[in-house]
Amino acid sequence: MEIENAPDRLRGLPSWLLNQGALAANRIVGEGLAAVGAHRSHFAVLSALDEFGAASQAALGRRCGIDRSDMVALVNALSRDGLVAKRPDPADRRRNVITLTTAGRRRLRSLDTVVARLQGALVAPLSAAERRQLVVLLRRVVEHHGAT
Amino acid sequence: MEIENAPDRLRGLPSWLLNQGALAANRIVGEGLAAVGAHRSHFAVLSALDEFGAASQAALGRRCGIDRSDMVALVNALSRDGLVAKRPDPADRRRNVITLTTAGRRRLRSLDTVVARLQGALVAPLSAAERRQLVVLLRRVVEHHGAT
DNA sequence: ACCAAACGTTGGTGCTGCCAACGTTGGTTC
DNA sequence: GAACCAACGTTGGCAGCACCAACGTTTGGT
Repeated sequence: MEIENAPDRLRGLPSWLLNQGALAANRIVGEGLAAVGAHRSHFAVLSALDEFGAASQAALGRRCGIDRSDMVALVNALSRDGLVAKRPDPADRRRNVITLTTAGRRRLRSLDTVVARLQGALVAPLSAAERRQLVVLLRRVVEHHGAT
Repeated sequence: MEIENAPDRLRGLPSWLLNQGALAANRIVGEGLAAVGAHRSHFAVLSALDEFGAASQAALGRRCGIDRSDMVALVNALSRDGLVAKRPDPADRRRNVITLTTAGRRRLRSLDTVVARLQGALVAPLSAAERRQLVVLLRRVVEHHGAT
């Protein structure tokens, strides 16, 4: 937005700071990823597949914090781009097995560097130690509220 | 949502943690304020009025990070509830002068305790020192991206 | 006198997180 | 085997939020 002279009550409020921080983060990361034709959710799903291997759409959603109804279009888009393969699970015909393709793994490696650069822009005013500490504190809060 | 076993890439990403943290914060604070018939933006505007005195809608928006088009309905709601007085500025007839009423000041004091309790719930897993540090770090990041 | 800028207001847009419902399939219990 | 419940993918929709464009009005600067 462009905030000038915010009230002390807001400037000291964790919830307000988290909100404003998330706005800045989404703007920076969103635009940066859009510039290479990607999206934050793409990175999340590709990461989950890379770290845990093939999974159902529902499992992917649970890991990334994405609703399974939103996962449908997301997986379809990634599949259309050849970054992911989607086929019915022969062992459980309710599920789809989502697999990371070679192109998907290459794409993820490419996005890794992009994302790293964008994170740097986001936490630019912090030293390396401060960045680590911010991550630690945020992680404690986030995990306390439902994330494993 | 309810995240289980998030990928390491996400769990270490400031932007993702900010997002998830903001989600939890908005859920907690939003529900807590809704329970007393208030809203986050109400608290923001009342705070700005209390700390800086009467102001135009545009100035309020600039201080709270709220678009002036959204401020219209917001001020109207607060005015309807008698927490705020809205009258044309005789010195500059483009502006409205928004003033905090006595009821508004009382309401703000009431919301102060509610908000404080909700912040406690939000950063529950952190010690007092860690909470201060989180605020300091977040503030540096937020102010670096446009907030004063 | 003219022009640019700021104001309040209306209306609208896109994204996001979420919910409900459905038909299908799998597992559990009698 | 029958009956039941739970999970899956999918569709459609909803509410909140941040944001933008445009307008008529008013002000200040040149």
